[in-house]
Amino acid sequence: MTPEHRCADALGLLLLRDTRTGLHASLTGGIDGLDATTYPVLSGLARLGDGVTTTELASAVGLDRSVTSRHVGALVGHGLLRRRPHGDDARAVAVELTAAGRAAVERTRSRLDARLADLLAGLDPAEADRFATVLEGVVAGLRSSRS
Amino acid sequence: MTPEHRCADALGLLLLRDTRTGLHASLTGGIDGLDATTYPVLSGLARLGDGVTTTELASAVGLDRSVTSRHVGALVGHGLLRRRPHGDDARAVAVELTAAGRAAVERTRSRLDARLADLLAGLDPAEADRFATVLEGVVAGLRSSRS
DNA sequence: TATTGTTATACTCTATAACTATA
DNA sequence: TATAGTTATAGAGTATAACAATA
Repeated sequence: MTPEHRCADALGLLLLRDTRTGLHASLTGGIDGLDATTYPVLSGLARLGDGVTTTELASAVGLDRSVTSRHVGALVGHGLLRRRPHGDDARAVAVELTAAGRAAVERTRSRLDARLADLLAGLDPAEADRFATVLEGVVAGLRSSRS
Repeated sequence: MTPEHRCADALGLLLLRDTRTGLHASLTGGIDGLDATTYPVLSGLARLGDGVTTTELASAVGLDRSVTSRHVGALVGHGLLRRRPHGDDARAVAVELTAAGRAAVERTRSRLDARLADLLAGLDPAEADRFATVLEGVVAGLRSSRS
């Protein structure tokens, strides 16, 4: 079995519905207002940084603006995000993390980091670093050529 | 940035909705009867081997029996799968790939393999093998502790 | 009584369309 | 006229419930 074929099988399992819903559930469990649908929005905002617009956020998480707007609204309702007027454009909204939102990001992030650190525990630092680099490249490559 | 954190970010991107739908679309494009929802069922059957029951297949792809039954029906309608009476249990159905189904599996598989081979082209064989092994372990680890 | 497969129904999540306000 | 954001509607996909047949 070739390495690429073994990777293909592994990715197939990773992308199965129950794999991702289970992973999302384990990351967001017990955090009020966070679930498998709102988590990517919160996480995306943390990745982009405070002050981005709804449209920018939607593009980053791969959802339509309308859906993103609803998720943002839910997260605002739970006190994890905040909407502010946008300085440059009165039509736009600047979305920001609240303190609670930032804490929620930290909780989910450390949960996932802990899981992965455990799974990478058998590798020495150089190997782990190498793996991360290749994984980043593979993910970027799989994402880039999607039309 | 730690390796586990870099992996966490990469996995986050990989699990975004548009990443997987885009990948599935690129794999199944042009193959009649195959889409992002039926592909995992076909692929799962190829992984398990001919003759498994609907319930077994459902468990392998992480979907409810009812949904799996409908997808199997669609794939049968497109000539990619076949339902046969199960030898041991008259209640059960043995699901099998047709010749066309086998060809469809080969097409999608070789497409994904080619994508990955391209992305792993910079690695020497030992490195690629090592990456595949670690990836398999990470995916298995992320899946095992769900629930 | 429990289980397999299937079908009917309800629910979740997303996209499209329509609307208001601003550029 | 075009774009940002939001809300209303429709569509896609899944789970739950209910059924008939067999164990």
